[in-house]
Amino acid sequence: MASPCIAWLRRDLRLSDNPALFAAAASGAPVVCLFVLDDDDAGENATGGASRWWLHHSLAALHADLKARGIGLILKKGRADSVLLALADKLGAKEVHWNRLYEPWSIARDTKIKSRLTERGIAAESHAADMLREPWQVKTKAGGPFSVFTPFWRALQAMGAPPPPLPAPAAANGSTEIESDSLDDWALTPHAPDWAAEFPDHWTPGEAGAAARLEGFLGGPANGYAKGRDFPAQPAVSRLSPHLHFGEISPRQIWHATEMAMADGTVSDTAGRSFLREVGWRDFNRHLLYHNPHTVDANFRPQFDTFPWAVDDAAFRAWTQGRTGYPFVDAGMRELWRTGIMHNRVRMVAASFLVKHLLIDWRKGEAWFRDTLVDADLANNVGGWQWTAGCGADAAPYFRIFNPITQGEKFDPTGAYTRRWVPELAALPDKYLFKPWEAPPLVLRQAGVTLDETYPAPIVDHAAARQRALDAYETVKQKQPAEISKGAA
DNA sequence: TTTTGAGTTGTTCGA
DNA sequence: GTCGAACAACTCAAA
Repeated sequence: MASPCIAWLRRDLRLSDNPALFAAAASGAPVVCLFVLDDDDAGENATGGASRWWLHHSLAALHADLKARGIGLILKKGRADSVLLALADKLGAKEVHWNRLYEPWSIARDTKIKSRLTERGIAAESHAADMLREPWQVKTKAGGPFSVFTPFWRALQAMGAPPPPLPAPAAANGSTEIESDSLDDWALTPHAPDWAAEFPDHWTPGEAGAAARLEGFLGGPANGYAKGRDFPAQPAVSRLSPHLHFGEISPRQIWHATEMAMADGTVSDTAGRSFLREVGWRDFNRHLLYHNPHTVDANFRPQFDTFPWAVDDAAFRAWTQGRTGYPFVDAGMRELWRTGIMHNRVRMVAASFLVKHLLIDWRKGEAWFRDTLVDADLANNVGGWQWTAGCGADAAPYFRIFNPITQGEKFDPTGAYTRRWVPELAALPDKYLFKPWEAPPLVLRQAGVTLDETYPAPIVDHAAARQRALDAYETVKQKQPAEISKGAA
């Protein structure tokens, strides 16, 4: 075939609004899509277990969608630079397109690859596809990056609507079958045990699944989003996050579809705005990480570098297994394990519990989430954990320690969510559902609950843990000024 | 340059 | 039960 054009797909597993694919198709040359399993490049940041399950199914869907348009998809394992160069050599490709990613390791890799391709006379072009606006486009009046969300979001909105989505490319002109790894050989899905057994009940990875999810959301639950999003038992949230992470849908598509639903009255202005604001947080977290790349694993606020984190493997294990004895926290952790996601409200409570009640380093929680969430996303995950721990940009104040009992009572008032994921407590009356240790023996017996046998007793006492956390945070509070004066003296 | 207003998501205590 | 205040300062962003 004639010299083809390579579209290197990474986390943009979609045909529509895909600038790299669109540009490759527009070149007039035959288009070949390439996906490289990048474990070798990503190192510490390699795709986590639950995300691999998603990736498998997303690639399968993408392969079928491309095939229907006569576009081939090549799967390769290895380092992206050598795979790309070898393929370009083999095919005689003169042009490579991809959509930008913003994790520090990804930027480093892509920059290197771009120069290696260019050296060889191959045109390499990167495109904007993963954000509403590029990280360097949203600027303060002084020209710098933001570190507070609200002014960031105001500035982004003031720039007007992001570019409208591109259509999917037309059918390609005869790309041939080219040797590819077999997706099944990558063994991205778990066996023995198959902890993802229930995932298909909850998810349909792929561009079509993403579009259906958005349409279903905007056509119904979106209108109750502003209030309903805090109640994990309500189907009030979009659940688009894993689709967004893998780029099966773009934030621009979401923006424009939401604006359209607001314009035709399907979705109220309040509801639509509050939903887009959350999409804005995704851009903000990328913006933060792009401008502060070291915060992947370093505290955004350096005075936390001396924070007295506890080492408590038993407590950490109990947290991961949903056996802390706090039913609302445990419900969230078990929802995570069974479905690959946790409702946002419960994420905050469960994360706060790890960091503040157990005093365990946010990085341990971040790593666990990264491995178990189907929507694991470095920027969002790090941003969220640092916010919770209080060491982040624009972080939660140190004295905000979520009460795992009252949060349950407030946001799961009927107990439907907690009973679903902690069924051994299902027969407990509402009054004791979130604090079974306070239930009279008779009530426990009637509900079939024996503490420390059928369900754990709380691993820490709330009031004592809260005080311990406040004391620990006290140690980093005044640090900064003291250090400065010490340094000056 | 200095000043001013503001900042995702909460809890507890005491009147 | 309900309500307001305290929790603590700090830093950002813009005027």
